[in-house]
Amino acid sequence: MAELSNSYPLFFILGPTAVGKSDLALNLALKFQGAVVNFDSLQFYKDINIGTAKPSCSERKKCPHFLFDICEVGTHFTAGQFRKNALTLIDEKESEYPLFFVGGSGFYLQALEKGMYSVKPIPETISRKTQKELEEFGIEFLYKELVERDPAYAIKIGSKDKYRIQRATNLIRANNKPISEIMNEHKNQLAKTKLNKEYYKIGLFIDREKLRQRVKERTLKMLTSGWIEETQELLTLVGDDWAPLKSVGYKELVIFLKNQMSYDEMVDKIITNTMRLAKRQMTWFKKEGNIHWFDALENVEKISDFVASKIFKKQA
RNA sequence: GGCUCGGUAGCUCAGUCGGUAGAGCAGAGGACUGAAAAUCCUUGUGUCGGCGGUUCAAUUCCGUCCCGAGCCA
Repeated sequence: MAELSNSYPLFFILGPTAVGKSDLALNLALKFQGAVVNFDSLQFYKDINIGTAKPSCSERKKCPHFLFDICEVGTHFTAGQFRKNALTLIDEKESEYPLFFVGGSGFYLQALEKGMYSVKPIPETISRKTQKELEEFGIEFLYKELVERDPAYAIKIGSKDKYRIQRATNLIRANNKPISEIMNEHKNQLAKTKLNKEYYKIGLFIDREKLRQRVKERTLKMLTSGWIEETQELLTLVGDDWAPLKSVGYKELVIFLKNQMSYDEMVDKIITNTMRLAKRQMTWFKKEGNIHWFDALENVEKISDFVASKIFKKQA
């Protein structure tokens, strides 16, 4: 697994939202004099802090933190870009100190672990055409073409998955081959793109009712800590079309701020949707085999012993 | 106290001209390759408020009681 004998292993701390990943990462980084690296899809962006539970400035001063606040408000960041940034960072820092990656998105982790198929960027003429067709003729129109050009993938994603149908249409039009073929080619080259480092995935799990309680408390706390004002500022600055403002919490706050939902209803919706997010995150992680799971309520000692054993083994 | 309208899934309600019932939401499970905190898929048995009566058969009709809302005293 390892290539450079003088580098530290990498650690990935994952689990559902509100389970305590950030705290754990900070603790471990301090204890092992390492650094915290973000792989949360929203914490890459500046000025979207409270609702994303981003570590505070004072927390971030305690040890090196990377890949936080690297994107401007209104821009778009992707899993592919994350992969590039993360690989560069690993090369630069892995021999200096252990890196503790933290995040809840399996998709971003997968991008780094397995790589992504390489395709040409979608020309704007194509993406604009697809967008226009979607608006004019509806999703059925795009799906019909997808069924013709890549029936296997069309069946797999179904006729209502707007997001994937649009993406697949763009990909197929730009590369002039089925997305299934692109995926298969990538699968065959997995050995070349997979993360060729020593790394360990640490998963935090928690009883669902206990998580619900945490989510509830955290949501109310965020709301009294300036979350509403933060959302209003972002909304004024970039409008409601920015992807991060469509994420859990911000989405509901935007509706509330437009006076289309009561405060109480908004709070309920945020809690519900946060729990659903947590569920989706767990569904993803459950299917991954090589995660070392720990009870989130257990003493951190157990996890830090695990980390120590890996770092110590490495240096011995 | 009288009258009226309600009481059906965790919640909001639909329905059965008498043959033991179904939507939305919630909940649960799943998928996932450049917006992923996104985008989708699957999943509905509950003394049909209690007790009696009529009936081959009552959640449905009748009586009565309990609970809630409204109106009148």
